[in-house]
Amino acid sequence: MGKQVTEMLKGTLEGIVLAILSGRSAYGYEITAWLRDQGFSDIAEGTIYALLIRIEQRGLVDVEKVPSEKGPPRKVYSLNAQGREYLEEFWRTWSFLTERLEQLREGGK
Amino acid sequence: MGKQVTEMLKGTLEGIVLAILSGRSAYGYEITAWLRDQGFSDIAEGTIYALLIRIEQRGLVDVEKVPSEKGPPRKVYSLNAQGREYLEEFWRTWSFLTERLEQLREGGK
DNA sequence: CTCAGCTATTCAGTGTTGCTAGATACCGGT
DNA sequence: ACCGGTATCTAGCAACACTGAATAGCTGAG
Repeated sequence: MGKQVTEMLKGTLEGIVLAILSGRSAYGYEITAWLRDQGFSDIAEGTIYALLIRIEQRGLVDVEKVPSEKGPPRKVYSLNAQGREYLEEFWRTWSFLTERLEQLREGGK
Repeated sequence: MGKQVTEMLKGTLEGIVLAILSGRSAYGYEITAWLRDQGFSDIAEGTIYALLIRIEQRGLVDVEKVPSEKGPPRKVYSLNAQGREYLEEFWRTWSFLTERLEQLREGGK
C-alpha cells in the first residue's frame, strides 16, 4: 500500500498491537507476521520492535524472555492492567474519530 | 483531548479537510472553527493552515483570494478533480483500517 | 564444515505530520 | 489610539513509521 496508510497508522498501530496483546501474549516476529497476513502488507519489521519497546517503557506491557527452538530467544509481551486501561481509552478515541468521519462521509456524498 | 488523538489525526486530518471541501469551498479560519465545533477541541490554528498549503502544493485544491468585510482577504479552497480522486483513495484506505480494527475490537472482547 | 535460509531482535538516520507560540495584517467600536 | 475579532503565516519541536543494515541462534543442504 501507499503513503496514505503509513500516515494513518501513526497512532493507530499502537492501538492495534495493544488490541492483539489483549487477546493473547505474543512476540514481535509473530505480531509482524500476523499483521502482514491481515493485509498490512508493508509494515516494516523494525516498526513493530520499536513500538514494542516504546509501550514497554511506558509500562503498558510485561515482558518475558522465552527460549525458542528455532532461533534466538523471544521477547513475549503481555498486556498488564495499565495497558488495558490505555487500550480502553484508545477505543474511545477511535470511536470518536470514526463517528466524525462517518458523518463526513455521508454528508459529503 | 490528549496525545492519542493528536497521533491518530496524522494522516486522517488531511482526509477530514478534503472531505469538508468536497461538500463546499471553505477557508482556513472557517474550517478550524467548524472542527472545533465538531469536538476537535484542540486542533491548533496553525495546523490547518499548514495542511492547506500542503494540499495546495500537491495540486489537490484550487485557491481563490476573496476580500472579506471583517479582516484580511480569505483564501478560499475548493477541491479539484485530482483532489476528489485522492479523497476516494483516502476513503478506501480508511475503510480498510476500520474493518481491521472492528475485527480486532470484537475478537478481543 | 560451511553456507544459505529462516527465526528473532536491535539500531541509526530519514520524512511526514500535528502542535507551540508568536508575528503579521485588516477592520470596527470605544 | 487601542483592543478584540477576523484571517493568515512561520520557525522550531516532538512523535511516529519507514529504510536499511547489523547481529544472533538454529537447521538442513552441499
